Amino acid sequence: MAESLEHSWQLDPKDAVELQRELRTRIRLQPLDKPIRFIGGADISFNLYSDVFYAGIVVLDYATLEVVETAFHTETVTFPYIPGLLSFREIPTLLKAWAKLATKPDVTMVDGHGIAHPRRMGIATHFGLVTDSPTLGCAKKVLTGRIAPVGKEAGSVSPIMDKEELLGYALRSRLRSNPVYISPGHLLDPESALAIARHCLRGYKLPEPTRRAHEVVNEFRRRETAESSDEDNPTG
DNA sequence: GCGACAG
DNA sequence: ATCTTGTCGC
Repeated sequence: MAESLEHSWQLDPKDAVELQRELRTRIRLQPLDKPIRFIGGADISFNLYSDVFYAGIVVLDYATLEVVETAFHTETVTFPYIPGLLSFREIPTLLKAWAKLATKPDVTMVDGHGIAHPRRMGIATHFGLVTDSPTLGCAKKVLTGRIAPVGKEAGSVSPIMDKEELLGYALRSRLRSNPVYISPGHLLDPESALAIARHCLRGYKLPEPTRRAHEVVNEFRRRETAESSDEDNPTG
């Protein structure tokens, strides 16, 4: 029986890396054990130079890709942005939004990488481990791995490889857009992650879960930012 | 030693 | 990650 992993998020970068090496042994890459009815999209937004984070999670009906639920949370973060340690900066806030969801999605797409990470512990993987739920990562830039050029046609893919290990796929999600990088997070395998990402394409560069999460969390941040501004500068 | 480096 | 309108190209 799988267990959800509990651990501190207040770590020094060195300890965070050590924890990643331990958590790595818990990753399970496998097909889903049940059909997908709901898919989640998770994203973080913040004002430039600010450490006030806004987390948003959307739940979409997998068949129609319509948003059926949203949850948000905002708080101040302290962990710095360090490539390879993104999860320690963003996951705590995401978890508090996750806790507010009435419907936990069957699989969640996280903005960033899954196992396409130097220690296989990208934010999507880490999020899947701590929530004990299937996840995949959708990133806009490469972090690690070798990738042969992706075909120009929409739908073209090229594997993300580290030596002989398949980490995920670069996917040309639409014509004339740079590829997105899809990798399994936890409780999913590379092929399933790719199939899910493709299912979620609707003519935009980003798959719907990530695209909609980014959209609603930005609306949330701008709304909240405007409110606190009003309190300091009442207009009427 | 040098270059790369998710959000 | 975020700020931003128009503009060039397919």
